[in-house]
Amino acid sequence: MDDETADAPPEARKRGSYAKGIRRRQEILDRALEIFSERGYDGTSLRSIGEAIGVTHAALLHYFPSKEALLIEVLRERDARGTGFEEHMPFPALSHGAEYNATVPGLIALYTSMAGTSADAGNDEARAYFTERFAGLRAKIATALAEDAGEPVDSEHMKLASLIIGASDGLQIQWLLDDSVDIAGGLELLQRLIER
Amino acid sequence: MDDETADAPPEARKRGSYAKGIRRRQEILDRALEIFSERGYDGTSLRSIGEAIGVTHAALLHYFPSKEALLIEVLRERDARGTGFEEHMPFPALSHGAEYNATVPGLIALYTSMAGTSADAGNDEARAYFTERFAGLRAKIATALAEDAGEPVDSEHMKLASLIIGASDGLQIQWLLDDSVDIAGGLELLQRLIER
DNA sequence: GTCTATACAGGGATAGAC
DNA sequence: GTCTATCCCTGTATAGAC
Repeated sequence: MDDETADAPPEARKRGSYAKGIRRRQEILDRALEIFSERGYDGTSLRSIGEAIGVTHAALLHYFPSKEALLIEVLRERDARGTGFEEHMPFPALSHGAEYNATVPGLIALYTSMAGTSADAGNDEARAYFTERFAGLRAKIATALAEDAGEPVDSEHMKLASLIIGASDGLQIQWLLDDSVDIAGGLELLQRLIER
Repeated sequence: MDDETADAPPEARKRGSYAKGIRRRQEILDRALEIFSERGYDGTSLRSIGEAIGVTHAALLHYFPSKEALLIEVLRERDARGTGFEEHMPFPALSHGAEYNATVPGLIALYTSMAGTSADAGNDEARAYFTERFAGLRAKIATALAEDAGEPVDSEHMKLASLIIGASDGLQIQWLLDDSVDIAGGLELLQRLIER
């Protein structure tokens, strides 16, 4: 452990040259997220992403095992920035998340694309991400709903949770195709229906 | 469009060769729909679809201008068979449609995949299909809701309509990843919430 | 008109040089 | 650690056989 390399950020103290790779990987992730935010998720080939970042597509695959893995990491990065999307859990939080996301349609397009194809065979990274994401969200929302009502979690709360998540995702798809669709309004309406 | 031969019943044209083409096209569509129903929507290359049908991939492109166009036609075919999915319009019809669809997960996977990517640039066929589909469904459902309540259609009915459609689509995605998610149950729950 | 054969540009992925 | 070169597969376009 040579603690003389002083240029590394605090958390990158594990192994000398490994930390640099971690930092570079994060840079790539940040740039990729920017690109999707600005330019949208269109003809995203690894080569075009690489070009926009300033590396070859092979370099990207040095840090990420596949294109799919890179894209899922971008979604994870989005999650991490999403104004605590999953934090203040009384379910209406989803509409805050939706509002934030609506500022970056490119990221929504990336999300719905990956979600829609996540169940297809071969998309293992995406499948794992969305399976786990949905299961986690359902559990959190169902728990919050049950606590709100002072009841133990039952199947009705789970149904409600999947309904809320589904409505959020489905509305995003419609909004991408027709921005007169009101995502936040729809979710608030659902919230009002539930709070009775 | 050069229409030298005057108007005549499409069937009775020379040697019926045109009619045969139509029929062949329909055969291909039927086979494709079967394949997606049975084997799911996995590594669907035009070549593998063609192989399963018994033709080369080039033959498919003789009847359909692109792969995307073929897949969308399959979805249209599904619509046409969907137990009158959009007919008995009091919105709960969606849960009947969902129940039917649930018997063929491959077709749902095709649907969610195409829907999720329909807003991406370049997917013109899919974009047109889903834009029109969603707009049509919203209008129908909103009208039915308004009539049910004896009111004129307003923005609240439209919000409700997009919410119902979104819930249906979003629940399908979750169900593909985890079949413990109850699509019909979720939609019925939403229906109960609305009918008050 | 219907189809096969074939060519092509572009994609993701991999191997190995530096 | 990053690039070049390469591989195989994809969708698409064209030529021409029947």
